[in-house]
Amino acid sequence: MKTLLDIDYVTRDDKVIIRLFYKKKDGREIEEVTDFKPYFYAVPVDTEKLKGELKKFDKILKIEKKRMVDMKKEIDVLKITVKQPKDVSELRDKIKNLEYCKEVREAAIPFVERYLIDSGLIPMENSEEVGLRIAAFDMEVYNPRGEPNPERDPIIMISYADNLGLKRVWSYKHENIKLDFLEILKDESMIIKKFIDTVNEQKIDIITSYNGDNFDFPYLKDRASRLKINLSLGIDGSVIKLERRGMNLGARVRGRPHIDMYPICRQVFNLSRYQLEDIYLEIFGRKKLDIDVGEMAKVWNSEDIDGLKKLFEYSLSDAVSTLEIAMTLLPLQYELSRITRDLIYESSRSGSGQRVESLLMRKAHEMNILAPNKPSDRLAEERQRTSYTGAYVVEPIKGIHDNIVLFDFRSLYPSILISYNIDPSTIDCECCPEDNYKTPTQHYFCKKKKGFIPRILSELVTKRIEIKKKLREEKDPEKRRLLDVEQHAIKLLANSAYGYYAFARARWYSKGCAESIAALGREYIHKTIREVENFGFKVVYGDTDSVYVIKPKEVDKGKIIDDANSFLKKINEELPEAMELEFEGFYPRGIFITKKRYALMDEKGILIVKGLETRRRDWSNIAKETQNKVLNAILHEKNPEKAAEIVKGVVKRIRKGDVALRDLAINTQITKGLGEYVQPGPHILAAKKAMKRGYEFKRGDIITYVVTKKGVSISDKARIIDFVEEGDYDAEYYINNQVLPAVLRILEALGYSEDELKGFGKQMRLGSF
DNA sequence: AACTGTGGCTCAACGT
DNA sequence: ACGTTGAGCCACAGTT
Repeated sequence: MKTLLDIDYVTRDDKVIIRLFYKKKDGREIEEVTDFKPYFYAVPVDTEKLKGELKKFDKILKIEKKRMVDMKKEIDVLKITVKQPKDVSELRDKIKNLEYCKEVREAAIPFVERYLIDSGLIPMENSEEVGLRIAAFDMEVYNPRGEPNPERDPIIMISYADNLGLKRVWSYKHENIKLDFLEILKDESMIIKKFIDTVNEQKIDIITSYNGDNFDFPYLKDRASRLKINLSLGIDGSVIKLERRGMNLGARVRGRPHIDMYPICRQVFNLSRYQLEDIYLEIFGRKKLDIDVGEMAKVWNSEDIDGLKKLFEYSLSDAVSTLEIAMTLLPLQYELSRITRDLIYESSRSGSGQRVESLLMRKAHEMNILAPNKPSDRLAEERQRTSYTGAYVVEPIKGIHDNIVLFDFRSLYPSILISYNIDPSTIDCECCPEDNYKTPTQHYFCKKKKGFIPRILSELVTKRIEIKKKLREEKDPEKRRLLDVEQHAIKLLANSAYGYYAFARARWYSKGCAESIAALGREYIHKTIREVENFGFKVVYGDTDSVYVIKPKEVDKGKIIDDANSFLKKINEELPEAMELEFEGFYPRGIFITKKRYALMDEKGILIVKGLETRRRDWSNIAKETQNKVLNAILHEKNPEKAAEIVKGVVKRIRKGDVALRDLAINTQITKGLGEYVQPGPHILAAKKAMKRGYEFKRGDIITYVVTKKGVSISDKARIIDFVEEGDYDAEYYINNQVLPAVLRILEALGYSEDELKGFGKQMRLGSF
């Protein structure tokens, strides 16, 4: 039993050799494949004439005529096999321009991926059984003036933790400090070497980090080269490689995949900030050890024994936390890697679009389907410019409602995609102009031939149903966990299929398919609304695939739920087989503010808040907490007076000046280059001010700022939290632009007359509380 | 000349 | 992916 961790290829004596890096129970194995050659396809205008034209290329090893499926039809193609991967990129452009060549296909697939597609190998298969050795590491860097610079600032410690139980911090200089995990070595070079040696000695299979792609590894590599050390972490002794991946970097370790937990966490969680501490709190519900990183250089230079001990402990806790996070999140990553058959290095850095595409590429190969080419940049931009009508949102009935029932469609979009056979190869087919699947758009879909993507999706859905059945019968908690991860991974992929059709860089992009699915979705939600109202319910809100209903004048919960079930029975009989409306929940009380903004109280008294400030990272804690308290007072007790009291108290506290900075901080993401803004908001100006003090920001960073007393406009007053002293905040801003708008919106929806509210608002604004 | 209200615009973040 | 809300900036018109 073995698991495939990585693949690469090398060239020896002009021969291409693919290397498969396996982990076995008792160690590692590198298998070499010598008989696989790169190839691509040419679509001929005239097969024989193109063959003739191809004779002049001596790099071509073999030309074979093949019949393959290209969207709606079968065509003849020439499979052109060459010697070296680089010959593909060299020849494809020349061949593309030949007179008798219409186009080249599958000519831009990296060689390793080509091999993965053709071999059908499954990366990470049996990963649980073989027992992978996983290590996490983290570095602390000397940072006397904020942002460290590898040109001058050394690494002062490296922390390490693995799932065999080894925990270490390697550092230097402070020989008098004694801690059981701490090893004081001679200098920076020695700690880097020790790290490399330990990874090798412990026979580590997977290295994890938190932001290792863009910080730890690039910094380490830079320092190592200055110190003339080879960063030979690869299983074959090779040096780590930094690859460009769009805007970011990827740190690749040969045969021993490096998995960066940071991008995974950004994908898996929805948080205000994504520092290690935030993720740790989110997963484990407890705080990890934290220090003020700004003080680190000072402590490092001191002889403060307690301060130094705390620093080493902090460093270790970073590695230990990263390991714990990895142990929690990696099983899903392994499973995604197995389903899409991408290497874990790739898969763990992929978005949902890329994952769907990987799966499709492999299935297309199995089914003799010729993959469409990726769009050019120009075409992708063109696709991005054109949009289509999406989902339908019902205008809510503003205010409080009691005894609310929620219905929603189980996997609406995947069900539609399957039921209506929605695929680029079945759209507006010529074979069934009359009897076809009709949609509210101008498009219809073939009834005779099952489409490629609907087929794959129904396989996935069937497999998920089987897994869920097994899960119900399984008792062993370990096996249950694996089955659950498996069904979860399939769900993620199935739910990405609709988005994939609208993804501008997709090979199987189809706006017609995407808009047909959306239009059918609208039709079904309209049908549901119509019928549920005929049944005596009243719709208070709905969005895409869900409807919230009440039964006017009915107070008996049992009766309401019985009616809801009778309605479901009726409508589900009318729906296509793959589609089902479900009973999703019962809520004793809820308040609806506007579309996409509402709050519900469930039967346990727990609030579910959607879209309101409470849920947004670009609002301060003080505003969010106050809004939350107001919602509680209103939904639990229907007591607006109590709500007003709460607000009064908060306003007073803000005025007094003793609200802590962390409750005033606002988090806003930078979504483009700092110079590209037409209208820079407070977060941009705060970032620009911080840059003058040596901070660096890039696209995607989340800025945490506070509106201080100094300045004229809000932007002017906004400053990065690190530079703000406790107490230095603009009380009027936090009252009038944060707390009051957030709570007044709730009170307004309660049906206070406009005048009443204005008075109420004004009173608050004037500070009469 | 300084203020106020409004609408257009940009930007961010959410829901599904 | 689209649908939707809302903050903040800015220019402009109409006041004060």
